[in-house]
Amino acid sequence: MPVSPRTRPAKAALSREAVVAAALDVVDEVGFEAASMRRVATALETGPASLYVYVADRRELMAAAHDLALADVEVPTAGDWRARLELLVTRTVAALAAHNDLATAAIAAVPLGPHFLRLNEEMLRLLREGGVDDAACAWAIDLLVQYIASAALEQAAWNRAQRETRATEEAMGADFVGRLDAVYAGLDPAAFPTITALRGLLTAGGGDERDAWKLRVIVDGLLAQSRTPG
Amino acid sequence: MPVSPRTRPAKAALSREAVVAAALDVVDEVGFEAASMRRVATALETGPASLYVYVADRRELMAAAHDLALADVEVPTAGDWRARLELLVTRTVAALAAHNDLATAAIAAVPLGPHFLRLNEEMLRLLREGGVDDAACAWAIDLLVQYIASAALEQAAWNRAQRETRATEEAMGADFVGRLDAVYAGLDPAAFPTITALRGLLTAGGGDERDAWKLRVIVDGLLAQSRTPG
DNA sequence: CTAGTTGACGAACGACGTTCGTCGCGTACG
DNA sequence: CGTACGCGACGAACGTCGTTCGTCAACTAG
Repeated sequence: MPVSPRTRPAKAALSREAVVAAALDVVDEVGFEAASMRRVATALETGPASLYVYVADRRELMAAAHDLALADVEVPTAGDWRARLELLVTRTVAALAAHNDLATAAIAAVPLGPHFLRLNEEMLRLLREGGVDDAACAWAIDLLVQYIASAALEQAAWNRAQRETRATEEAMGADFVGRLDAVYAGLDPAAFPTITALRGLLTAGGGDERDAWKLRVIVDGLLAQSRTPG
Repeated sequence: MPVSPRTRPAKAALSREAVVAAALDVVDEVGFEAASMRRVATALETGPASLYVYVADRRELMAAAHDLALADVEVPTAGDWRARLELLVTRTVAALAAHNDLATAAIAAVPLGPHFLRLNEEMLRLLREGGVDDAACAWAIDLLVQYIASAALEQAAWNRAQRETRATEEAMGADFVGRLDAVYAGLDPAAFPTITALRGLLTAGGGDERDAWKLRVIVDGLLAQSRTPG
């Protein structure tokens, strides 16, 4: 039977950038875990096997998407070193949290993409400018990277929860913070006196406020520790 | 044909504890990701469906295993509040890192098991004893939990890499830190001057040493930030 | 015009999480 | 003592996953 001889697809120029960009979009829509090779391929109107021409495996693809998400982070130019450092880190976290739980990729594999390294370079430069010991700088960057991933994930969870709450439940007590608070409320005050006492505070404040505070704590700690080496 | 009428298995009393303990063992052997329901079931000489009697899904099982791993962490009794806090956190990290990358479970879901809450309670108690503001305590615990998960994962990665290096490669340059250092070495010094300058330091020191330093930084920061609220 | 290389992709493999329905067993009740 | 019941074990299956292989179309070099 004569199947259309023009099954030739006139298939569009696939490329690594296109694949990685598609992956980023898919993560935005369905989250990191559900962003499968098949879904990314479908978004590109092709099959999963086609992706492997440009990418070794899923980890590499997600690592590339993670790095791409940081492409537009701008390095601050105003203020003293500390203000610039904190702003840079905050921007990095925001850039990641803007793409769902993409920061999960930073936990599965240590991020070493070019954009991430560019930000690392700048952070190290600012730390040195602030008079932090070289040795302390080297270890501090670890702490900052750790903070970035964790804060981005927390913020993403908060965003997602808020979105779902708005969509399905009308200010019910079953939202993200609400569920957490419910666990604390159900605890035996005799066994967990401190948690019970601080219950109201444990879930207080918005994600941004808490993250900013945590970052200040870390920088304060770096300054204190750097001055008393050993 | 007369199949043995004694196909009755005399199947052993399965239980939630047995299932969770088996999961912990499997994670030890093959890691978090590869610890599938099927493998846990096989370890118990049964099928995967049997597990769902005691556990809602894989997340719950892994959360339970995570909590079980912390059952034997002892609360320190000697020293001032700071020494006790740092020792408690270090012990928690060690308990998790002893079970491969089990700490991944703490990232997939906020840990709320009884043992974990017990440790949280004690950490909060110590922070308050140290004179940290109540509000700061509430946010500090977040930071500590974040640190615990990250440090445990890092230590697990380090342990695993060391094990594999010992096993397969005889002090080749291809081990964990070696690969990291290789990336830094391959960078353009003009584009990444600070990373290049600090290259030797970035991968220096053992995991324990670095983790202890990071924890000290956090506690220092808490003290500094707590005294200047807002 | 042909030979060779490259990329797209259908099909398949093995493993995954989870659900369903069945079936055997132990117990409690008549 | 018999019987009905409920619960736990689990074989089988569904849909999805990451990844590999082989094939075939299309472009490039000679």
